Amino acid sequence: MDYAGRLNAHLPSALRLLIVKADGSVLVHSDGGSYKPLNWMSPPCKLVVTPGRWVVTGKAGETLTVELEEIISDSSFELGTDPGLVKDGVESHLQELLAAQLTVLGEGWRLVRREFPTPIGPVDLMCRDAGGVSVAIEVKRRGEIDGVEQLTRYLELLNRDPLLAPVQGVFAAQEIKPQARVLATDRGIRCVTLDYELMRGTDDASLRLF
Amino acid sequence: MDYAGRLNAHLPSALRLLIVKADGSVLVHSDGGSYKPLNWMSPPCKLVVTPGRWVVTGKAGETLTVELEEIISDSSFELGTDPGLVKDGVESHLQELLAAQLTVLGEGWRLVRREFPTPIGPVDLMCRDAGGVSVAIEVKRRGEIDGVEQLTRYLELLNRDPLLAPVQGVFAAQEIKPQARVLATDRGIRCVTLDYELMRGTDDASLRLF
DNA sequence: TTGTTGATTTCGCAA
DNA sequence: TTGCGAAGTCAACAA
Repeated sequence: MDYAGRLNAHLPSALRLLIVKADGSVLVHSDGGSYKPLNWMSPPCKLVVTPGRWVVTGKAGETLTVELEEIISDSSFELGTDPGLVKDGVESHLQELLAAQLTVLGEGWRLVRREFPTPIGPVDLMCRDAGGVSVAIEVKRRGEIDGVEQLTRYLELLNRDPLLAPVQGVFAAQEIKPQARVLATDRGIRCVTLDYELMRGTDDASLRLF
Repeated sequence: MDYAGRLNAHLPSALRLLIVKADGSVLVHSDGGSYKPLNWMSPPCKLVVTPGRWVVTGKAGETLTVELEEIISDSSFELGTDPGLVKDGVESHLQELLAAQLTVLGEGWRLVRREFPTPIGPVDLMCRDAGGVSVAIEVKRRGEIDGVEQLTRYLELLNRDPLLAPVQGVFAAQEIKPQARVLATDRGIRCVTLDYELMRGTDDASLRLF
């Protein structure tokens, strides 16, 4: 295997794991080390397969050439698009804290589930308020317009389900941009600013109590 | 999938590629993105498999928990130990090439030594110009502000040594960011852009001569 | 063993 | 789009 790009790298012949992702990117892993491949090509790139040889060309013209001597196993699967991608650690933590402290939103609220699945992605928190009305909550670290749009899409879909409808929306973030707040309010979505430090403190206190 | 360590991260259910390496490390890949997994555990770590659930525990006690809903395919292969990757064209090569071609910086320059030691770390190249003035050179592949700061610290220290002072500074890189260039110039540090291919070519030529 | 630095860094955020 | 800074960074090398 040879890589020619910003630097040149050569990899002698050995038994390895080759992965081709849906976007055409290529990973070459050995049976150890960390998560970093021995060699790779990041998307966007183009893979040209000829008998016994793969040539992957990247956007900047860098190339990864793989000579295939023997194929031990060859499998292919469609994974589809990944729903959550990677959640930001802070956002995830915010979601966790809010799930444990629904009183921040109102007395008597009940958590239905986190990451409530819908065909267009998971709703961060699905709850029912004291009156039993469904509430979908979108949690962000910084609340901007696209977050409101996202919640709007969920709400539109969820409200088609007679078992759930009517579904209210709550847009919760550490910081909510004025434009996002205006848009949300205009759509009947309640905005809640979260105090991360306060919530974490409350969480610690509750842990100490129980 | 849940990760609990320096941060907490949660991944909703989806079809994914799980890899377990010979050292027990675990990688969770989606069908896109770069070579970085969605989630992972670096060695050394321990994998405990129970029906429908993997729990991977790292050295520092961090855990990766995987809930298995469905297994599409399950294969295992021994890859054996891997011969290493050979790289050419990284910063050390730049430093090497520049040390051998000080004429790039000026006529009559002389190399004092590479990796010139100081109490706060080694200066990449220490030289004297045609007039015998000390010059400290910081070599980078990509020249950014922190590189200028680094060189500034060296220069401040070196200029306290009466045997060396005054010490001039040269910031040499394949690519120098505008802000880094401004900062360097403001501090009286000369910026030099290095052409790796050209220097390698010149190097080859000199090799051919001797 | 510990610390520092580079990386085909990658990744997320702000301007 | 570009630039900057952090990363569960990883990995190599010096002290």
